[in-house]
Amino acid sequence: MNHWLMKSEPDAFSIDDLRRRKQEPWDGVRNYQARNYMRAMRAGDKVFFYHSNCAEPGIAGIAEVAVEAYPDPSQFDPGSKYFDPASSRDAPRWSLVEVRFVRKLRRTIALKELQADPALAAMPLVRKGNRLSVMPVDAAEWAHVLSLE
DNA sequence: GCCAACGTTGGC
DNA sequence: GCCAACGTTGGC
Repeated sequence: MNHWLMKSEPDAFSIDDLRRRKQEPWDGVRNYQARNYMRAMRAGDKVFFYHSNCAEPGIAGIAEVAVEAYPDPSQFDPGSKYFDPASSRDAPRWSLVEVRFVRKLRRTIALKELQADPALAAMPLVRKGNRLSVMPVDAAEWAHVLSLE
Protein backbone atom coordinates (compact mmCIF):
# COMPACT_ATOMS: atom_id res chain seq x y z
CA MET A 1 0.00 0.00 0.00
CA ASN A 2 1.28 3.42 -0.96
CA HIS A 3 0.88 6.74 0.77
CA TRP A 4 0.15 10.11 -0.78
CA LEU A 5 -0.35 13.76 -0.09
CA MET A 6 -2.99 15.92 -1.75
CA LYS A 7 -3.28 19.68 -1.49
CA SER A 8 -6.48 21.62 -1.21
CA GLU A 9 -7.21 25.24 -0.51
CA PRO A 10 -9.36 25.16 2.63
CA ASP A 11 -11.36 28.16 1.42
CA ALA A 12 -12.47 25.98 -1.49
CA PHE A 13 -12.52 22.54 0.14
CA SER A 14 -11.17 21.79 3.62
CA ILE A 15 -10.76 18.69 5.74
CA ASP A 16 -13.96 19.73 7.53
CA ASP A 17 -15.75 19.80 4.18
CA LEU A 18 -14.53 16.27 3.51
CA ARG A 19 -15.68 15.13 6.95
CA ARG A 20 -19.12 16.51 6.25
CA ARG A 21 -19.33 15.06 2.72
CA LYS A 22 -17.64 11.77 3.69
CA GLN A 23 -16.46 11.06 0.15
CA GLU A 24 -15.52 13.37 -2.70
CA PRO A 25 -14.32 13.20 -6.31
CA TRP A 26 -10.99 15.00 -6.51
CA ASP A 27 -11.68 16.88 -9.70
CA GLY A 28 -9.83 19.69 -11.40
CA VAL A 29 -6.29 18.32 -11.36
CA ARG A 30 -4.74 19.64 -14.59
CA ASN A 31 -1.12 18.71 -14.18
CA TYR A 32 0.25 15.58 -15.83
CA GLN A 33 2.51 14.49 -13.01
CA ALA A 34 -0.25 14.87 -10.44
CA ARG A 35 -2.62 13.01 -12.75
CA ASN A 36 -0.15 10.16 -13.16
CA TYR A 37 0.15 9.81 -9.41
CA MET A 38 -3.62 9.63 -9.10
CA ARG A 39 -3.69 6.90 -11.72
CA ALA A 40 -1.20 4.94 -9.60
CA MET A 41 -3.41 5.13 -6.51
CA ARG A 42 -5.14 1.99 -5.30
CA ALA A 43 -8.28 1.69 -3.21
CA GLY A 44 -7.36 1.87 0.45
CA ASP A 45 -4.17 3.90 -0.03
CA LYS A 46 -3.88 6.54 2.68
CA VAL A 47 -3.61 10.24 1.87
CA PHE A 48 -2.45 13.23 3.88
CA PHE A 49 -4.93 16.08 3.38
CA TYR A 50 -2.87 19.26 3.09
CA HIS A 51 -4.21 22.79 3.40
CA SER A 52 -2.52 25.16 0.97
CA ASN A 53 -2.70 28.85 0.19
CA CYS A 54 -4.09 29.77 3.59
CA ALA A 55 -3.14 31.29 6.93
CA GLU A 56 -1.61 28.11 8.32
CA PRO A 57 -0.54 25.77 5.54
CA GLY A 58 0.02 22.22 6.74
CA ILE A 59 -1.24 18.67 7.04
CA ALA A 60 -4.72 18.74 8.52
CA GLY A 61 -6.02 15.19 8.25
CA ILE A 62 -6.08 11.78 6.64
CA ALA A 63 -8.20 10.47 3.79
CA GLU A 64 -8.11 7.24 1.84
CA VAL A 65 -8.63 6.33 -1.78
CA ALA A 66 -12.23 5.16 -2.10
CA VAL A 67 -12.51 4.87 -5.90
CA GLU A 68 -9.57 4.42 -8.24
CA ALA A 69 -8.92 6.71 -11.20
CA TYR A 70 -11.56 7.36 -13.84
CA PRO A 71 -12.07 10.24 -16.31
CA ASP A 72 -12.76 13.59 -14.63
CA PRO A 73 -16.21 14.62 -15.96
CA SER A 74 -15.45 18.32 -15.54
CA GLN A 75 -13.05 18.21 -18.51
CA PHE A 76 -16.05 17.65 -20.83
CA ASP A 77 -18.27 20.34 -19.32
CA PRO A 78 -18.08 23.68 -21.16
CA GLY A 79 -19.64 25.33 -18.12
CA SER A 80 -16.90 24.14 -15.78
CA LYS A 81 -13.80 26.13 -15.01
CA TYR A 82 -11.96 22.85 -15.50
CA PHE A 83 -13.28 22.38 -19.05
CA ASP A 84 -10.57 21.25 -21.45
CA PRO A 85 -11.53 21.70 -25.10
CA ALA A 86 -8.50 19.64 -26.13
CA SER A 87 -9.81 16.55 -24.35
CA SER A 88 -12.39 14.15 -25.78
CA ARG A 89 -14.55 11.35 -24.42
CA ASP A 90 -12.73 8.94 -26.72
CA ALA A 91 -9.38 9.93 -25.28
CA PRO A 92 -9.90 11.63 -21.93
CA ARG A 93 -6.88 13.57 -20.84
CA TRP A 94 -7.64 14.02 -17.13
CA SER A 95 -8.47 11.59 -14.36
CA LEU A 96 -9.66 11.84 -10.80
CA VAL A 97 -9.92 9.57 -7.79
CA GLU A 98 -12.55 9.68 -5.08
CA VAL A 99 -11.27 10.10 -1.54
CA ARG A 100 -13.00 9.21 1.70
CA PHE A 101 -12.62 10.98 5.03
CA VAL A 102 -10.64 9.01 7.62
CA ARG A 103 -9.88 11.49 10.40
CA LYS A 104 -8.56 14.90 11.25
CA LEU A 105 -5.18 15.09 12.90
CA ARG A 106 -5.30 16.21 16.53
CA ARG A 107 -3.62 19.37 15.29
CA THR A 108 -2.57 20.71 11.92
CA ILE A 109 1.10 19.95 11.41
CA ALA A 110 2.37 23.18 9.94
CA LEU A 111 4.46 23.44 6.83
CA LYS A 112 6.98 25.40 8.90
CA GLU A 113 7.40 22.42 11.17
CA LEU A 114 7.71 19.99 8.27
CA GLN A 115 10.33 22.21 6.63
CA ALA A 116 12.39 22.35 9.81
CA ASP A 117 12.45 18.57 10.28
CA PRO A 118 15.57 16.87 8.87
CA ALA A 119 13.71 13.54 8.61
CA LEU A 120 11.39 15.10 6.02
CA ALA A 121 13.94 16.97 3.94
CA ALA A 122 13.41 14.68 0.94
CA MET A 123 9.68 15.33 0.70
CA PRO A 124 8.81 17.26 -2.47
CA LEU A 125 6.39 19.24 -0.34
CA VAL A 126 9.14 21.08 1.51
CA ARG A 127 11.26 21.82 -1.50
CA LYS A 128 11.27 25.38 -2.67
CA GLY A 129 9.14 26.10 -5.68
CA ASN A 130 7.35 22.81 -5.60
CA ARG A 131 3.84 23.18 -6.96
CA LEU A 132 2.73 19.58 -7.28
CA SER A 133 -0.73 19.13 -5.79
CA VAL A 134 -0.55 15.33 -5.61
CA MET A 135 2.61 13.53 -4.53
CA PRO A 136 3.79 10.26 -3.02
CA VAL A 137 4.89 10.01 0.60
CA ASP A 138 7.19 7.18 1.55
CA ALA A 139 6.35 4.91 4.47
CA ALA A 140 9.05 6.28 6.76
CA GLU A 141 7.96 9.87 6.11
CA TRP A 142 4.34 8.95 6.70
CA ALA A 143 5.16 7.38 10.06
CA HIS A 144 7.38 10.30 11.02
CA VAL A 145 4.71 12.88 10.29
CA LEU A 146 2.25 10.94 12.42
CA SER A 147 4.78 10.80 15.25
CA LEU A 148 4.68 14.60 15.35
CA GLU A 149 0.94 14.73 15.82
C1' DG B 1 -1.19 41.58 -2.87
C1' DC B 2 3.51 40.36 -4.22
C1' DC B 3 6.38 37.57 -6.61
C1' DA B 4 9.45 33.37 -7.36
C1' DA B 5 9.10 29.09 -9.39
C1' DC B 6 7.41 26.31 -12.62
C1' DG B 7 4.40 24.13 -16.46
C1' DT B 8 2.36 24.95 -20.84
C1' DT B 9 1.70 27.09 -25.24
C1' DG B 10 2.80 28.48 -29.66
C1' DG B 11 5.67 31.08 -33.07
C1' DC B 12 9.54 30.30 -35.58
C1' DG C 1 13.13 21.54 -31.01
C1' DC C 2 14.04 26.05 -28.95
C1' DC C 3 12.54 29.49 -26.04
C1' DA C 4 9.84 33.73 -24.90
C1' DA C 5 5.47 34.77 -23.23
C1' DC C 6 2.00 33.69 -20.41
C1' DG C 7 -0.78 31.64 -16.68
C1' DT C 8 -0.91 29.35 -12.27
C1' DT C 9 0.54 27.90 -7.72
C1' DG C 10 1.21 28.91 -3.18
C1' DG C 11 4.22 30.80 0.59
C1' DC C 12 4.76 34.92 2.68
